[in-house]
Amino acid sequence: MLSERRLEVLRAIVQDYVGTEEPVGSKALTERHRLGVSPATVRNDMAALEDEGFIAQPHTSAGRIPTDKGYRLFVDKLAGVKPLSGAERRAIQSFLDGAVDLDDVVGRTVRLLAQLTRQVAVVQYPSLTRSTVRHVELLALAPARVMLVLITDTGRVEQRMVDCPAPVGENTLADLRARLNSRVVGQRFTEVPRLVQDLPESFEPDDRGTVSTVLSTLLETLVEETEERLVIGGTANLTRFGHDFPLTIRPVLEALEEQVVLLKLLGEATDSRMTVRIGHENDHEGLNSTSVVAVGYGSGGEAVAKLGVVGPTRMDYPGTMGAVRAVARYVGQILAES
Amino acid sequence: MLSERRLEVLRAIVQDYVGTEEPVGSKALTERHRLGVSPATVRNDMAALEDEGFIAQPHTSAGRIPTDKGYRLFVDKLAGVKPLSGAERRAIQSFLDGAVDLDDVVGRTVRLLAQLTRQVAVVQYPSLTRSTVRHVELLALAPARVMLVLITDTGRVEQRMVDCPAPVGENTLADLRARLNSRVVGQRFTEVPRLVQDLPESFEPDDRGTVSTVLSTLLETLVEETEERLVIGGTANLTRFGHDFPLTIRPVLEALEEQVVLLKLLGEATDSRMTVRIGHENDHEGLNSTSVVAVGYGSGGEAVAKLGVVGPTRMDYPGTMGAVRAVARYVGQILAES
DNA sequence: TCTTGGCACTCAATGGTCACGAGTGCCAGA
DNA sequence: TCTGGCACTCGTGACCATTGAGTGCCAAGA
Repeated sequence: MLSERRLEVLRAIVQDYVGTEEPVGSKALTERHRLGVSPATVRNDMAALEDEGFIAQPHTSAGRIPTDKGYRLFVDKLAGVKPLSGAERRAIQSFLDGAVDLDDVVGRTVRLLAQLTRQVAVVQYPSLTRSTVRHVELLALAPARVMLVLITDTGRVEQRMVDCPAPVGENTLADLRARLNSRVVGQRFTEVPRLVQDLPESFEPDDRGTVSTVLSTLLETLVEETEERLVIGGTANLTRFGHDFPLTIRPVLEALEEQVVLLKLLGEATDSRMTVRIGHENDHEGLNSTSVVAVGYGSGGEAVAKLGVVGPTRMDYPGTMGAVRAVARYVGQILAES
Repeated sequence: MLSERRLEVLRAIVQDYVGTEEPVGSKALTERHRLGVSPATVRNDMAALEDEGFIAQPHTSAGRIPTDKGYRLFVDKLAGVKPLSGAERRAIQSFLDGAVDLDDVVGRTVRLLAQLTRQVAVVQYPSLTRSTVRHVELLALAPARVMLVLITDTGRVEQRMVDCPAPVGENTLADLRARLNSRVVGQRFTEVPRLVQDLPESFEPDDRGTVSTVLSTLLETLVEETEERLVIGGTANLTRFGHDFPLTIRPVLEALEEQVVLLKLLGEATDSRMTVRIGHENDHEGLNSTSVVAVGYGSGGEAVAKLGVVGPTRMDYPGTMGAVRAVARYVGQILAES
C-alpha cells in the first residue's frame, strides 16, 4: 500500500503535469508544493510510484508523467468534483434558457459544454426507447401515401413516408389516428409494439393492409431510431492536444465521426453516476490517449440520454467533471420544463 | 497575354504540385510532361508566370508553387469538370437510395461527399423560405399549451411550443387547423405571412388572442429558421492538409463550427452555377489557405439549398468539382422522389 | 527505518559547422 | 526564340560539442 505522502506526490505530479504539459521533476515538485521533504525523498517516492505503474518517464533523463493507471487513482481517490463558480452557473442558465426547441437545446448544450471545458463535447438526443409518446400524427399526402409523424415527450419529432397498398380514405385515416393515439399516448415507446398488436383486426378487411403497413412503419421507426442521434462540437479544441498531434488528432477525428463509437464512448453513464474512461480504458484504439467524462441527463429522475466531453488524458479532471455534471443538471431542468 | 505554352506550363505546375505537395522545378516538369522544350525554356516561362503573379517561390532555391491567382486561372481556363467513373456513380446512387428520411438523406450525403472528395463536406438542409408548406399541425398538450408542427415539401419538420393566453377548446383548435391548412398548404413560406394576416378576425373574440399567439409563433419560426441548418463531415480529412498544419487546421475547425461563416461559405452558388472560392477569395481569415467548391441542389428545377466541400487550396479541382456536381444531382433526384 | 545531501551519470535539446544538391538567373550561341 | 552552360543561392540533413535538467545510488544523520 502506498503511504499518504506518496499519494500526495502523485497528486502533485498530476496537477503540475496537467498545468505545464511537461514532465515534472523532483526538484520542481518540492518548489511548487509544500511537501515538507527534500527532492531526494521525493525521488525515492517517485521510484516507488513508478514501480507500481502510476507514473513513467518518457526518457531516462526526464521528469515523470502520470500513466493511465496514475490518472485512474487520481480520479478515484485523490480528486473531488470541482463545483463551478457562481458566475459560471449563471452563464450556463442564461445561455440555455434562450433555447426555442429541442434542436436548439441540444445545439446550445454542445457549444456550452465545449466552451466551458475547452474540449470536445458530445450530446446525445433524448432516446426514443426511454421516452413516452406525446402524439402520433397521420397525414394523407396522396391517395395512397401517408406521412407518419411521431412526437415524444421530450420534444423530439420523427417522420416517415408510408406507401400504402391501396388508397386510404380520410375517414379511415382519422379513425386510425384516433385509435392509435388513444392507445399509445403517454406510454413508453417500448410498450408500443404490444399495444398496437391487435389494431388491424378491428378494422374493415379492406383497410387492414393499410393499417398494417402504417403500423409496421411505426415499429420500424422505433427500432431504427434506437441508434440514437448525437451532436458533437468544439473539435477546434483538439488542436490544443499536444505538440505532436498530427498523429494523435487524426484517429480522434475519425472516431468522432462514427456514431457507433461515440455511443459506446458515452457508455454506461447514468443519471446519478458519472463515468470517467481514461486512455486505454477506451476500447477504440484511436482514443487511447483521450479520456471521456460522461453522465446521463433526464427530464425527471431518470436519464433519457447522455452527454460528455472527450479530451486528452492530460486533462483537468475535477474541473471537467464539475462542468459536465452542472450542464447535465441544467439541461435536465430545461427539458422538464418544456 | 500569356502564350499557349506558358498556360500549359502553369497547368503542369498545378497538376504536379497537387499530386506531390512539393514545389516543382523546371527539370522535373520537363521530365513528367511532354512540353517539347528544354528546362531552360521552362525557366523563362516560369519567370514570366511569376512576374504575372500566377506562381511563387517559397524560397530562392526552391521550385514554384501556384498562387491563388494561379489556381483561379487554372480553374477558369485550364481545367474542366472531371466526370465521375461509372463505378463511382453507381456507388453514389446505391448509397443515397437507402435513406429513410430527410435527416438520413442529409447525413448520408455529407458522409458520401467527404469520402468521395477526401475533404470536409458541408450540406445545408433544404431552406424553409424556398420550400412550400405541406402541412401545419396543432396539438393540444395542456389546456393552454399547444404544440405547433410545420412540415415542408422537402420533408423537413419544425416544431414549437405555444403558451396561449387562455385555455383553447378542441373545437377552436380543429377549426384553426383546418382554416390554416386550407390557406397555406402548397404555398411558399414567404407567402405565409400575407395569407394568414386576417385569420384572427374570422374567429370569435374570445379566441382571437389564442389564434394570434399561435400565428405569431408560426411566423417567428419562419424567420428564425431562415438561419439554415447545416451539417458537416469528414473533418478527419483536415489532417491531410499539410505538414505544418497545427497552425492551419485550428482556424479552419473554428470557422467550421460557426453557422454564419459556413453559410457565407456556400455563398451565391446556384443550381446551375458551381462556385469555386480560392484562398484569399474567402472573406474569413481562417480560411485563407482553403478553397470552397459549392453548388445548389434542388428537388425540382430550382435550388432549395446548397452543398459543397472545403479543402486546401492545393486540391484536385476537376475531380472535386465533378464529385460535388454529381452528388448534388443525385440528392436533387432523391428529394424529388420523396 | 526513514530522510537527506552529495555525486556521478544519462540523454534530450540546442546550436554551430559543413557538404550536398535541387533549383535558379543569366548569358552567349544557334 | 530556344538552348546549353555555368555560377550562385539557400534549405536540408549529418555530425558534433555543449549544456543542463533529472535521475539513481550511497553513505551519513535523525
